[in-house]
Amino acid sequence: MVFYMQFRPSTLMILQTIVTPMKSTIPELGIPIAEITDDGTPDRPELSLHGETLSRLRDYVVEGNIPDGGRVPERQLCELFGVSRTPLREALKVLAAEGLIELLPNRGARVRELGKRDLEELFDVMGGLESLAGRLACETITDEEIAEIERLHYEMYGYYLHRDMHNYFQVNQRIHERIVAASRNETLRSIYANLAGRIRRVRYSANFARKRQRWAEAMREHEAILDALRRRAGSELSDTLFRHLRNKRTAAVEHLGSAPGGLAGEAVDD
Amino acid sequence: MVFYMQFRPSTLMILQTIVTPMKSTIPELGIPIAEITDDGTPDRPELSLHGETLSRLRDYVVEGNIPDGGRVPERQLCELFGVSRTPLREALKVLAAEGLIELLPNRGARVRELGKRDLEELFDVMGGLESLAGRLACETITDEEIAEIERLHYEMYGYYLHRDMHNYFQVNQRIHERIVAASRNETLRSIYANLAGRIRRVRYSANFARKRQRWAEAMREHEAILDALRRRAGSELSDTLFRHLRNKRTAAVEHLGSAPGGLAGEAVDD
DNA sequence: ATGGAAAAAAATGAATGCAAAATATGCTCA
DNA sequence: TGAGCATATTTTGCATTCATTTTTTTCCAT
Repeated sequence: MVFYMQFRPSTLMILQTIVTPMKSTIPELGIPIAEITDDGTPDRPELSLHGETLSRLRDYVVEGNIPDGGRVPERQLCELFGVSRTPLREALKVLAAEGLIELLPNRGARVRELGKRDLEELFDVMGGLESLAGRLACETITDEEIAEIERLHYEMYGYYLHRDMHNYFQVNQRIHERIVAASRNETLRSIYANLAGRIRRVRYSANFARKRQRWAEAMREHEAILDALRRRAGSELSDTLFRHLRNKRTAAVEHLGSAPGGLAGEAVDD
Repeated sequence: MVFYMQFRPSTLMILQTIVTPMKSTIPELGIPIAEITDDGTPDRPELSLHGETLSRLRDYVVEGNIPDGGRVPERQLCELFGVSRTPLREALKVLAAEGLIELLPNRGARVRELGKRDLEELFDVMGGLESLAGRLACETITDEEIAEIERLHYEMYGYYLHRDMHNYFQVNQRIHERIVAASRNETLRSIYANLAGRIRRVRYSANFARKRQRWAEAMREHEAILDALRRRAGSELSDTLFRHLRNKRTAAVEHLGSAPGGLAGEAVDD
């Protein structure tokens, strides 16, 4: 049970100057002021069914539980998540807006299939965003953050030497995330995350190992990235990052070049 | 009324090799095969109520029909658009995902208010995207497209000389759009459009005119952009574009620097 | 059997219904 | 009069219902 405090507008005016962001029910104040629950715990926002369903469904799709281009079974998912169709359908519309699935008129939704061209576009945009992130990061990044990225870099180098693809990619991804985070731009970060999600469905590192040359090249590029970052050379870093991603794109897209529209699903690792 | 053709899977196999993308109801084939409507017109997809409502509502918000930070009146909008709450609510969720509005738990939605920091972030990301667009454009842009941008450039220059702010901005925007379009990257374009929409709510060009210096500077930057584009110098163009947007950001954000969280609504032009 | 059509079943899209939460209004008592 | 409380009213979130549309099944005539 929940107890509320009530005030008149006049009282409110005064309270607003005293009380900071808490909770209440006063309408004029868009933001709540004060609320106490009987058990003493500060009331948890408790994600709405819609929000909950949305992230669960997003994960479900991103993690590849539905085959590429496969239909999204509305009814089944309702049961799986234990919600009615309303919140689920809302989530579907959002996911469609995010570009993860596509809506077929009168025929539900299906997981969006990424063709070669789609991947190229996605890689390019991600490259652009990372490139931007690097440039921005140079403006405000702290020595500690650089040190952390350096640490990851050497960790990754270790995996490279040991030909440990799996961990290499793991750390590699973490480095890129760090750079994006260092840009201190939430907007950028959320767009980046969205694109990363779309791509994550496609495992693109398979038989990367065979192209030893490309791998060595990637390592060298990472050296250059780290170097530019250390010197906080914004434009240079931006350029290096973009080229790095461009090469990554070429390697990735080339690898699954077989299928014209869709993708041959022979990939293995992440 | 609509007539369908029906086939067995066996027949379908054969048809698939003959008939190209048309319409039908065969399930195995995700894509329709053949459909004829009685009036002869090829069946129009006819945007769903959801899609229709979504774009109408998006426009409604972007065009500023609801004050900054104002609540989105669900009930009223249902009447305005003549739809039930279901499609409208779906649209709300999508718009929230797009970052145009925000959802308050148990309290509906309100138009997202852009603070100084939000604007900075948006400008930076748009700058990054344009910068990327420029770089990509250099790879495939045709002489005709460059010529068109040149034309716009000189048209804009004319408005600059005549101190015609309104048209200047109009054409200016068109130039940037052209560059984005020339990147031939739909993903990029749609993200760019989304960000542009968020910003469009804020008229940021007011009293730009007073800063004659900045205006002249902007013109010079545009010269440099055009120059790099002509030479198809990707990296250079990328850099120039970013710096241009960065300056634009500074000018724009500075101008409405008064309000700390929200924005003083003294802007005038677009 | 097999092509084709009608009939049945399932799904989708959207409106309505309903309980919980928020907001507004009225009332009481110093 | 107005602070504080209790009661209406509205709004919100979600489930349910309903009319279509799509998909599957059944059936009939070759």
